[in-house]
Amino acid sequence: MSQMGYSCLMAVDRERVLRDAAGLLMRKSGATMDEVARAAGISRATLNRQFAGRDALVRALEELGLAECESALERARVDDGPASDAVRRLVRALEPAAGLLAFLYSENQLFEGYGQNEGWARLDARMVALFRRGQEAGEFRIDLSPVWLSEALYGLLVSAAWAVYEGRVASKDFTSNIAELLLGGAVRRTE
Amino acid sequence: MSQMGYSCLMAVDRERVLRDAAGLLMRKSGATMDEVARAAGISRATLNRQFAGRDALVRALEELGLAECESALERARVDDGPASDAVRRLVRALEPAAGLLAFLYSENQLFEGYGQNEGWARLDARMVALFRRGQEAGEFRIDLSPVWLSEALYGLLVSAAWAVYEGRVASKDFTSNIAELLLGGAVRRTE
DNA sequence: TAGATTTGAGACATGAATGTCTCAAATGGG
DNA sequence: CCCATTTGAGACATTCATGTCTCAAATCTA
Repeated sequence: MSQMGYSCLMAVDRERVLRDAAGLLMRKSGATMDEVARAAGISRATLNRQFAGRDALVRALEELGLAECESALERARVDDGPASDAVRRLVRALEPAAGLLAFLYSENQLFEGYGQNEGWARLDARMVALFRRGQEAGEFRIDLSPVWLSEALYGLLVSAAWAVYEGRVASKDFTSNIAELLLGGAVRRTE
Repeated sequence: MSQMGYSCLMAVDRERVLRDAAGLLMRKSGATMDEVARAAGISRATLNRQFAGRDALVRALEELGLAECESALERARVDDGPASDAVRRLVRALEPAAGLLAFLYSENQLFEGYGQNEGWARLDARMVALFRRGQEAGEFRIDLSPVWLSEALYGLLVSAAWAVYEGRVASKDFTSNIAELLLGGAVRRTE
């Protein structure tokens, strides 16, 4: 029986393993548990000690991704000031989570039918609320629904993460690419 | 020994199987060969007679998707008239292929390292050329690279296909949602 | 109708990934 | 330095998708 001795590294280790796993799964969603373990620098046995099976790992990654998105929403203060600026701050805050999001985006297909995780629904609601606020303030056009705008934001985050990973776009342009396209579109403003 | 009797339905059958497979794999990318067969209304044995293994099926789907995209580029006459209108026509022409594209988009992760299929590179080049033409004609802003614009178009197609499938956005808004967001962005024009 | 071909259902072996277990080595705290 | 805990490497059984094969039924053709 362990004495429940919490050396201060236990939580950190778990977090690091999750991030390494995300880093691999983002670009190879079907990676083996063995590959995940190797990517995290631990053995498969230890990986299975920390996460009871692949499902548990994916669930943990889902929680991590959700937590990061909610943290990003907080840090971006999406309720303050013009909605356009809030979107810009949000995209910037979401950048570190984009890779993980890209993985979860493709993985969620498998979880369909599980009945949407309630956490994502709450997150969605906050994103939708941001775009709705922009519309009601007269900033955003009303012929694009808030739901579509938030879906589009997810899609752009995933494309951009993938494009950066493949070296097709520069990492430094990640935020501006997404925010400028989402807000301003491709057509030149003539005003 | 078969007499190579081509009843005129053979090609059609293969095409229909591919479309049914795409319809399933789009929303469940890890579906079993058995599930694919059932979705196509045939037995697993017959499925394996037409496509020698899962890889062959995915390759065939890739070819189909590529062919549909190239067909869409042709039908949209992307070299004619204003680039904005060309983009609108292109998005409309791509709509039927969006589901298949969504599947291939997530599947291509697995093929990384195979060295990009040359077909997709050619397709990409044509998309990029369209956006470059728009820039050179002064229609599109130059701070968003043509490469990013085409990547963003892929991402929006995937998001939109997924959102329509989940019932979050109306099917009839598919084309306008993508084209209007990609071209005009979320912010209201004040001109 | 008679013959040829294709299909479906199922059995079968194969390979891969998984989860569990054991034991020796490494790590860390007291 | 000693002891408790954790880790890594590997063996092992299990599960599952896959690909192949057979045979009877269905379909098509002449």
